[in-house]
Amino acid sequence: MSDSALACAAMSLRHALLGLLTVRPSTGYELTQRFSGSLAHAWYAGHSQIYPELARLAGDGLAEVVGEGPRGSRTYAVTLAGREELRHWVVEGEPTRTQRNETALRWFMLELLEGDDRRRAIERELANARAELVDLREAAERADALPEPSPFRPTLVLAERLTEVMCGWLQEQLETVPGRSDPG
Amino acid sequence: MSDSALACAAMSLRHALLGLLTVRPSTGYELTQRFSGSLAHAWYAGHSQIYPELARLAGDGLAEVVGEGPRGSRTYAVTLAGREELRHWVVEGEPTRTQRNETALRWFMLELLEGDDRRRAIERELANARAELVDLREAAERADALPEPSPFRPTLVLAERLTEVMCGWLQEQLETVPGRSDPG
DNA sequence: GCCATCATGTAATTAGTTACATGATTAG
DNA sequence: CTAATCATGTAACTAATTACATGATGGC
Repeated sequence: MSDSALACAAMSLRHALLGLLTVRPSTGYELTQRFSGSLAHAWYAGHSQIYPELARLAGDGLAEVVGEGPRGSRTYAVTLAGREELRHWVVEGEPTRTQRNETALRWFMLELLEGDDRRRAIERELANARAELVDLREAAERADALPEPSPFRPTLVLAERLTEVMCGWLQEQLETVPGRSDPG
Repeated sequence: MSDSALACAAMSLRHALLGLLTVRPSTGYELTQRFSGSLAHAWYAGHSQIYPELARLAGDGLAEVVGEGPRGSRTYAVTLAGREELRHWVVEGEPTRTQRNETALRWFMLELLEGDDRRRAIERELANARAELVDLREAAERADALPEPSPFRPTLVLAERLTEVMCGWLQEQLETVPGRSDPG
């Protein structure tokens, strides 16, 4: 028996990769881009983390190289064992649910500011959140224009709703700051 | 000139600690508990990370020991420099906004499942989210019963609203699974 | 006296970031 | 021919987790 089944720690990067590869076989380069796209709100990883993990995934028999492309690129696909590992993680795996969200942390700290600092900081966060909302809506449009819809389409809806709530909350927070009617 | 001002990387743990100490001076032990409480949705840290960072904070003049208690406990408070550092981080600091949220990742992967697996996984997530909502409401009640309100009270409202939206979304997801009328 | 909790640390490991390094292909 | 992008990797460092380790205090 291999010890791969014993690995019970979080290993979210591993499962994020298995998930992306389940949607469609990809090269490391493509995966890097996909981590910066739809998955960015859930988990981020850069290429220097992705390539070694792909190699480990292949070593553990959870993924395999299914083709080689133009610039020495290798396309990986998830194996049956990989699919089973992912399934097991989603339905059985006990979640650690540890969160690290710098934006949320900032919003906590917003409450410690007063006056002008507070107003400016909230305005900045609100601008960010609104830009985020625009991005999400564009992503949704792009997703709907695609010939075959992404399985992750519903999570875009969720992200949109959450961001709307955040914008509303920030707007309310802004209204609690004593007004400064004439800037400059 | 010291190089402390140059440290421009994220260092969110540092600023989370400065924030908590701004609310009230605390021991490392108390901070550990507070990270598992209100701040858990934004940033988590265990004691083995907190104690060394407190020492570094004191070394950099951003916090200081203001009292010693019964069991060799030391109470830290934020210094003026620490307050300024936190203010700077919130209003000026350019955010990395990297997120790592295992729950969100799981919800992405939910979309890759079908049938019974999918239904069970969504039910589990929904139960978790509802329990979370109950926790948040209890925390809100406790916060309101306090003699002086926590500055972080508004962020509890936000967390509650977000969790409500999540529960609604999971409920919708559950309804997309073809029904299985008789279990067992 | 014993157990729970308070209270603080360090060591070993794993995860994640930043910087370095290289080379192929394609569009202009 | 040259710049952008495709494509992959490694090295050095910092952050975070898990496990180990110790001891004080207070309630029973």
